Amino acid sequence: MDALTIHEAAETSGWSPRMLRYVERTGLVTAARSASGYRLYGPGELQRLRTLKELLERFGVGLSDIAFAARLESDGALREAVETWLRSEPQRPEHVSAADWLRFEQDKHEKLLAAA
Amino acid sequence: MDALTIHEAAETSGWSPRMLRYVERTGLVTAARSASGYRLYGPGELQRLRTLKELLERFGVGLSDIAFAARLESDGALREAVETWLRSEPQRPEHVSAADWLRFEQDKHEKLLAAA
DNA sequence: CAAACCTTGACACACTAGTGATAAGGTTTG
DNA sequence: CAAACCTTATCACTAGTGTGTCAAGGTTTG
Repeated sequence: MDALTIHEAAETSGWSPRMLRYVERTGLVTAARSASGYRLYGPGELQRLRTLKELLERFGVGLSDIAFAARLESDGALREAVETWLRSEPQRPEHVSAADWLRFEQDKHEKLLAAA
Repeated sequence: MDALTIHEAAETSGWSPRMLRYVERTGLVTAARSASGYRLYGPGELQRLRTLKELLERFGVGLSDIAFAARLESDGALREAVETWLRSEPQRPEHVSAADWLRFEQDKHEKLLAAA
């Protein structure tokens, strides 16, 4: 059987019917439609639904995060801008050497003393 | 003047002091601290704050989205899993050829007719 | 030392994400 | 044809994001 209805798909994928409709609205897994408008889930959709669920649970991320990742993949300008911003990011604690940090602090002390 | 206080940084970056503290909690832009705990913003932080604000406004994304992108960059397993999931994604309208779609629909019709 | 800063914490509010339940109405099927 | 599906739309509720304001208390500075 290739095309399951939403309840059948829900049972075999671990999502609720309600959530399958919600997932569809996020654009992450879209079901085909029968002539009368019923959602039809094929093996591909079922597979993606299962792996999507596992992905969310394993990393504790949300549907909106994955939707954003999808947007990053399809919107080159956005991906470009985000990556550029992230690369100009030397202030994260792990990336600052103790020596640099100390020098920064000392510079500030000098300035504060000089200003007083 | 290299190190600005939070109010000064707010005025020159376009964020409110409240939001600068919030941005810091997201981990995206962290200020250095004076000996007594005051936040000190250097030119680098100011630059990143300005470009971050422009990034958010230009693309209509949220701080949490950029925070997620940062997590993608630093967590290889997560990036791997997300990319793998996105690649197994042939059902997005743009990625499905008209011929494939038609065949899928026809298959379903055959099945529906056969079942009737 | 008092005014003008800074800090964290908390109350408050609007909006989005995520999720269930339920209603009104069409479809499929034994 | 009636039971068991399906559809969209709506109400409701929790949690998280984004943002302002205010309180209690430490710091800096004219």
